[in-house]
Amino acid sequence: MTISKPDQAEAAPRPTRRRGEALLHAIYEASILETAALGLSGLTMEGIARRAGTAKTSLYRRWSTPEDILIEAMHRNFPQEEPSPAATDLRSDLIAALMLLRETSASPMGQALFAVVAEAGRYPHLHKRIWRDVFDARGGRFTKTVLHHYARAGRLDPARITPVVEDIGEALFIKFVVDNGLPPDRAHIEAIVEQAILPALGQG
Amino acid sequence: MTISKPDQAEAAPRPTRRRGEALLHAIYEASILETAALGLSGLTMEGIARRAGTAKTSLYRRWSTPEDILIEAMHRNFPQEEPSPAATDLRSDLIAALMLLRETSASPMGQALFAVVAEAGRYPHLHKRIWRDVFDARGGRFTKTVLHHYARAGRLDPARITPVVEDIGEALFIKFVVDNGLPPDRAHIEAIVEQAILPALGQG
DNA sequence: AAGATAAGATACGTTATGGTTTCTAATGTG
DNA sequence: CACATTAGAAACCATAACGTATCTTATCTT
Repeated sequence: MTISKPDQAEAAPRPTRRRGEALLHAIYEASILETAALGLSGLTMEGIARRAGTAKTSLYRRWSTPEDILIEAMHRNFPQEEPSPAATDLRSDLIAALMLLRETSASPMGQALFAVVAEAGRYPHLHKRIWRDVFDARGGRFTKTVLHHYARAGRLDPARITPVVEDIGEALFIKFVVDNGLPPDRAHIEAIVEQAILPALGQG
Repeated sequence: MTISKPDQAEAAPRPTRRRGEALLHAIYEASILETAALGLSGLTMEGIARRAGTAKTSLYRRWSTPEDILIEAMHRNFPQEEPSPAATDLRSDLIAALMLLRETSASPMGQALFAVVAEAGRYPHLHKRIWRDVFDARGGRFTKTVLHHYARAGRLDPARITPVVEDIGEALFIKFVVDNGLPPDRAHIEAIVEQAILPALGQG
């Protein structure tokens, strides 16, 4: 759950001189790892360059701030996998959706996202950009997808799927991460589904 | 919802030379305002001294890191008001508890707390200290207090008050803040109580 | 009133980062 | 193969915070 610094003086194994896509990829990855490790406020051109094994010059040639790099990086790498509610019962599909969120949040991308959202209050313009360019553009839905799927199939009363109810799973997930510093295990996720989401849907 | 920098060159109205409690108070307040404005990673001795209108010397005389100041400040200023479930119905008492949380979270103290908790993942030792010295020592409970009160009074099945259920209100509250950058209004709080907490208690 | 205490101003050398500029040589193209 | 790109290295200056040391003087104590 923790991403360490690049450490040693030579962070770059110097594969050879990269260009185009290969270089971009390394830079994007570095920006995400840096954010996961140091947070939004710790994100600097120097840090990204160091971790990517490139020179600041190559960064400033394309972007003017570290945030610009991060936004592009997150836009490209955002996990698209939506939960596919194929199974037969609501309970398992909700659990599967939250387990998917669990995987996502454990990745460097997930940690970077968490850091950004957590600090975004102090960077209002970033908050907007993240929501517009990353969350809304790509997925960002987990239990929501499942709930609407079941509602469309007529197996759930659409009236009960309010904005609050849509958020219960993710909200309890996030609170757990904040409190404990790591994502909940399967048992806790099952408890969330059984003790909070299903009752709110009238499926106690 | 945003705390601005001390701005002008002269942040200190120079009331006169303060000592003891008066000085301490100013320093504690400054540390909380700095954290609310700049986050944990932006907290520096220089910043606190500047905002408190004092000299770094006076800070180093007592503490060795800005975090030490902040911990003490939060310990002292943590809002103790527990919700007092005097009323007759569970619904209004839960709403009152979350409205109290709303007030708390809007204060500089609340914002600082949010910033710290959000970034604490990257400062594991701080995370521990905050939880031990601030949260556990003082309150940190809102709907939890209400739920246990009703359980003791025999008006709620204790078996339903699981760790997950205890967290529902605060979790949805926090998620709202993260998503929108400001705390929920009364209508949304009512929705949280009616659509999420009460159903989980079997009081739909 | 005299002396002890400590607030506050100032300055200093160090370190880290920011952002820019200049130069080199590797890589891809025609 | 020759040339145009551009990645990467290095040096630069400015800023900001660190931690410490020195000195003055307001304020409290006795």
